[in-house]
Amino acid sequence: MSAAATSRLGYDAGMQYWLIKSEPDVFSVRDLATAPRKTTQWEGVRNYQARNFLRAMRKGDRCLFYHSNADPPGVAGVVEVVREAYPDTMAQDPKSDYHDPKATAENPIWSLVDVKLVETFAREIPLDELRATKALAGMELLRRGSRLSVHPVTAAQFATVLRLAKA
DNA sequence: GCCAACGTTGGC
DNA sequence: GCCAACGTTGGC
Repeated sequence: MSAAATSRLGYDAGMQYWLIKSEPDVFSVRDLATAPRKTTQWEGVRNYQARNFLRAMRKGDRCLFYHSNADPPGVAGVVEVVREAYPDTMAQDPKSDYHDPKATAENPIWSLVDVKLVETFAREIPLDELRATKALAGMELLRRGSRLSVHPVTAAQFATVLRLAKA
């Protein structure tokens, strides 16, 4: 595909790709579709490695939206980063489920980004199918014991998942 | 609900 | 710095 063609589809060279997990019982792609401006704060990440990936996200990056703890678990859609990392102040709220007593206004510790829905897949791609797809063999999601709720995917892996979604 | 794998905490 | 205990994640 030419650069102009990919740009028309909203994809640019240098764009980074990620996978982010959410339990659909807590927040699903459907919830995002009905949110104002189809945009949400991706709050509640409380793992340092995942947080560092959040901080590495740039505006325009695309993320696979993965439904974890679901039946079946799988990739449900694509979102776009519309605001880069800023402090997750829920960590400072003792009443929040995401409270972290170590977080303060001076040192918020945790970050979040804003993401906007790009597309909901007509067909969710179940974990089984991802595992059965040779081109995805190196995916972090599929690594034994992997639990990282935010992590990078390669452009090739991202394209493969989109292709499965359209199949 | 079970439990393997993992991250974090804190005593030493 | 080690590591046991504990809490969490997430597939099944």
